[in-house]
Amino acid sequence: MPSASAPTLESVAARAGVSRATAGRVLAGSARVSPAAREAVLRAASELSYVPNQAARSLVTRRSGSVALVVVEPVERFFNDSYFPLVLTGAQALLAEREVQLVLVVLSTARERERFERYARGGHVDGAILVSVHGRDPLPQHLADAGIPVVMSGQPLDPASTVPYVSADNVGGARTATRHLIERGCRRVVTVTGPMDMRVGHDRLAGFREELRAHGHRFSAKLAEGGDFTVAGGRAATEALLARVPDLDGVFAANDLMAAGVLQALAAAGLAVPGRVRVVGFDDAPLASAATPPLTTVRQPVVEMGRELARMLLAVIDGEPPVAPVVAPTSLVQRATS
Amino acid sequence: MPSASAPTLESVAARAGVSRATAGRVLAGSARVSPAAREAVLRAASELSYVPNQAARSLVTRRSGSVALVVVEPVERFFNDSYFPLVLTGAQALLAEREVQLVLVVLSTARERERFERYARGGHVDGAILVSVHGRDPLPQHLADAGIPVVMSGQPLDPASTVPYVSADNVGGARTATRHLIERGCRRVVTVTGPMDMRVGHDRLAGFREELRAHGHRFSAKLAEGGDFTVAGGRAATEALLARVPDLDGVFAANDLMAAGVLQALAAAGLAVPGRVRVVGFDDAPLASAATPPLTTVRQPVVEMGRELARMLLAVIDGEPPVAPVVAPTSLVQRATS
DNA sequence: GCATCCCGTGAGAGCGCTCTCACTGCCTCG
DNA sequence: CGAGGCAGTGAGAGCGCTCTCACGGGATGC
Repeated sequence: MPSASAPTLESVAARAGVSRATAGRVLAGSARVSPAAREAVLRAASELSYVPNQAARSLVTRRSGSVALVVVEPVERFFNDSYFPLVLTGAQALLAEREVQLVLVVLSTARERERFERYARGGHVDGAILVSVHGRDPLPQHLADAGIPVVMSGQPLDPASTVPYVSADNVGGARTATRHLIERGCRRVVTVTGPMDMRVGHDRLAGFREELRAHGHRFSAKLAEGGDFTVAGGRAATEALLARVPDLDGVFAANDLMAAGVLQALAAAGLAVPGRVRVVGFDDAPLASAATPPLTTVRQPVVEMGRELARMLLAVIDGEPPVAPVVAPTSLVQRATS
Repeated sequence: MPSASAPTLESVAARAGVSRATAGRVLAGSARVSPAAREAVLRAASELSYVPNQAARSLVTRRSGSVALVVVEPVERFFNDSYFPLVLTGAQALLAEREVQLVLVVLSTARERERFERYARGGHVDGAILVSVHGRDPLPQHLADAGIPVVMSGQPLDPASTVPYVSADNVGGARTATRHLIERGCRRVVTVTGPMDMRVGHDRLAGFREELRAHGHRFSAKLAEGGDFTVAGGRAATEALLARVPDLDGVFAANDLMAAGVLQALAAAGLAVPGRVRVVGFDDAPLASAATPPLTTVRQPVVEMGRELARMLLAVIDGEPPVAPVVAPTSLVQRATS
């Protein structure tokens, strides 16, 4: 409850001895106003510690001045995945420059999703950055169809999607990782793939296959085993691969968590890393440098991607029509496993 | 950009063949409306997939229907402290029940703080839950003075603060921990304290002293060494304590991170836990059960405290005047270090 | 010296909603 | 059978802001 009713533009104008219109001009920073009037208004505003009423403002401008960063994940995952803090940092940085308030929304339940849709459609935010969209989740397209500016991280699986996105160069990164293994002398390179209901899973496998072919190695299904982006999944996949390809000497894991599982399985099998088998992961998660031995991995510029997502969203909000997807370059971080 | 202009109450009313007032009544769920009119309005609204314009609504109701959960921390700390996900979960749960949208705001820089104040004062949110307020940070009182309903977690250090808060029973919890050590046979019990610029540091030390006295042990300054709630701080403090009190056989660490440091230092000194020295922490962080050996600790009901914070904030927003602070009970979780 | 320009300003409409007030018509009651 | 009541409805004001439009007056141009 405001102690008294909050000061309005009207009261500022009255105190400054000008009309509401003039006061508005000054506060909007725009247009031609006499220095005298400007100063009077500014003083009045600060004396009353005036803050414009957002509701009134957005009623006419149809802008709220804030955007949502939406994470569709259980709360625990949100806090345990190293990806989110980095995206948040990047997006926050750019939005702060543009004087846009970022609000974070974690959607764990169907009910929360629904509420958020009403929230967004009601004009509470001018747009949304969706991170961690799974499979063919219709949420992004749904919001976009409702006229809400939306961008997302990661290429959508649905080819019909028109939502602009920012993605790491997963194919290129996987090629780099694979090439690195081959160049380090590996002759029997295998891969632990990500989930195939995500685009990222497909792309990292595709890069692996392409690079193999480029070096005259032949790809066959037995060289790839599906993981689920978890440590346990990586371990299980490695065990399966070892059974099928006992002489494997290089492993490309489609993310670092699985790479950690790979290292565990190799250690359990008594295979030295990098002496007997070389391993490369993907993501450059904090865990990568903390692993034993420290993991060679492919870094994606997540902070920059967060910035780019924010920039992109503002472009969509400003109605710049053809917002092209962005593919961010990856780079190899060489540590001890290769 | 909305594809077409969004449907308004006016257009719903027109389609339903009633006046705006009647349409409003139906959608507000209130008052006496004929079944026929009600049904017509409902159908029109759903056909147009009408969502009320929040700006217009809050302009008149002076309510936004959302509240902020504000974390004054660097982004990394926000993601690395196990406290936040739990508070968030609790608050989110209660707010969802009351149909209030929660927005999360992370304030890392002075600039972001300032922006948030304008954001809140502009009426974007109806109130704020502040977690992780440090020392005598004036932010809570500042917001409260500006007429923004505010509640906070943790008792403020400033005795003049009028901001309602939810705190764990830190004194009681510390007493429980200390009593437990004494009852397990410890004769020389020491404590690693939290930072003294936080109320929680004071209180956990106070509980330690009280319980010591209650058992006829005398407290002296050499039995307490200041830590900073970090693992490294806990280790350093333990080394200092060991130098001063070589025959110590019980350590109460004011949080689990420091307790982990205590365990490290004791291991380094070759002192068996719990054989030679018993250790109790505070918080029941995930790390506590993962430590070697698993840590006995004092649990605070953080999820419930999050709920309570949300409930409290809604009470303040609804203008229920005397909102009393809440002190949540703690409980001992016995594991292997005692 | 008179028409033209434009700078600084104020009046006023209107964004979409909520809420009060007044009106109509039907039902109830004396 | 007339007065009162009340359910259902509509008209309209107004929340605080932005933005267009029009207007007075001083400077400029030929």
